[in-house]
Amino acid sequence: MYHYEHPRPAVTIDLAAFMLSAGELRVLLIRRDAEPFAGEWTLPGGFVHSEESLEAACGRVLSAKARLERVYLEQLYTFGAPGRDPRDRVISVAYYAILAADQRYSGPGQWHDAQALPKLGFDHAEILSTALTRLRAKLTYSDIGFEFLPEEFTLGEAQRAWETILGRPLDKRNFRKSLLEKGRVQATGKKSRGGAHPPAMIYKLGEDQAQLST
Amino acid sequence: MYHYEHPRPAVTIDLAAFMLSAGELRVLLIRRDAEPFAGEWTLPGGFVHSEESLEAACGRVLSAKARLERVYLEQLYTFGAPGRDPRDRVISVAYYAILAADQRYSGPGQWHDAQALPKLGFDHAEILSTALTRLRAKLTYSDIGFEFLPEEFTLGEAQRAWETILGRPLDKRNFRKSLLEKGRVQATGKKSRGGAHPPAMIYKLGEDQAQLST
DNA sequence: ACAAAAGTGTTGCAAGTACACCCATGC
DNA sequence: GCATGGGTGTACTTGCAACACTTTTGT
Repeated sequence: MYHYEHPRPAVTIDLAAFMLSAGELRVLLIRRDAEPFAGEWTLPGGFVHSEESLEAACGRVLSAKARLERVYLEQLYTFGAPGRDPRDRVISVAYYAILAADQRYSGPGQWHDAQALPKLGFDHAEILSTALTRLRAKLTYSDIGFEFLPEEFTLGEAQRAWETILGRPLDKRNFRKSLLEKGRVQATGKKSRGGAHPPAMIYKLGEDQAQLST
Repeated sequence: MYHYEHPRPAVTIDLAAFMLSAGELRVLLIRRDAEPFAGEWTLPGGFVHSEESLEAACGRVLSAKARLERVYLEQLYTFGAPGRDPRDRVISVAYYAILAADQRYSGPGQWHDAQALPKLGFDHAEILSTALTRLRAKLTYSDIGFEFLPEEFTLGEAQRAWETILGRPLDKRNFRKSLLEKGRVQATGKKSRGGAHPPAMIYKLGEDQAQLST
């Protein structure tokens, strides 16, 4: 059975990279200039090389021209329906990534508001929808939301991040309670300066949680 | 970029098939007779053919010599670390399956108690551990447990199934309450006969839930 | 008679949700 | 002085967990 040697499907990764910017949840898209789907937008992706891990392929696709640290990466689902790429049998292992807000990305893609997406080629609308659903679900039962924030943040910044991702307002007192209880965040002692409002305590992710974001 | 044509990884599916039998949660394993891992047990698996879907590949692997209906199938995770198969780069899309208790399987594998597993070859212990974790988690927030049962069942049978899967006893009144509220199950009006105990009402999955098991 | 499973309600706790006001700062 | 966000506590509701006895049947 191992020596079955019919044509092999191609294996790619497709990556839904999220970032918060200007009060929007944005996702990185690339405009195709070749058929099929020329002129439409797609998720960045690429072939999985023979000797690299799936995560390494994601990193390669994402940071071809970028200087990135603090990138959260999680496998989403594998899309392998015959015909999803009209040229060849392509099995795509989809991942989603979160770039912290203080990162700088400078690559070929453009960042689009995830709430107002253009038409996407291939089955990438389905991939992105799956990613958004997963992301929003994990926001409530894990610490994944902190991946969007710089290492130090105020509770107001955190609440605005959560609200942007979920697309709905949250109650301030309940939100603060949920972050402060059980040491999910810890105060640094420093205070923010420089808004038309009182200084805010600066927090960082709690020590126990720092490596348990998923 | 599309015309990249280095060697392609092989794509396989690996399948963790579960079934309840004799009060045990059992999983289908195959004893390898060739290196690597000769003599060890592995999950059934096989190559993904060029023009079949991933689910079709699972079905082919599972039912080569079996007559099966009512098979629940769900994608689990994709395992693609270089070196996980020492012979070649193999990317495995792992699925798990649930066979209803009234099915008959007659294939090359053997059913093992999932609580007392032998040593497994490749990374199949990790795959199976992931599958068990997923299965147990979904038991509490979805209707996946009914996939183990025949179409009609008593609440006692259901409770014994849940307890076997979770490996711990459940409170009878709470269990019954959770199934009966919100129409998760509906009474058929029939009653079981033939144990040293009172007849039990026979239920089936509620109509709204019948197609919403995940 | 006895063993075995069917059937049946209430209480306590924890988690989540709703809700309003005063304060410190920058302009 | 006014606009902006920082900071704070309580009450209600809901879901989950603990807990014991009576009844019907088969042997």
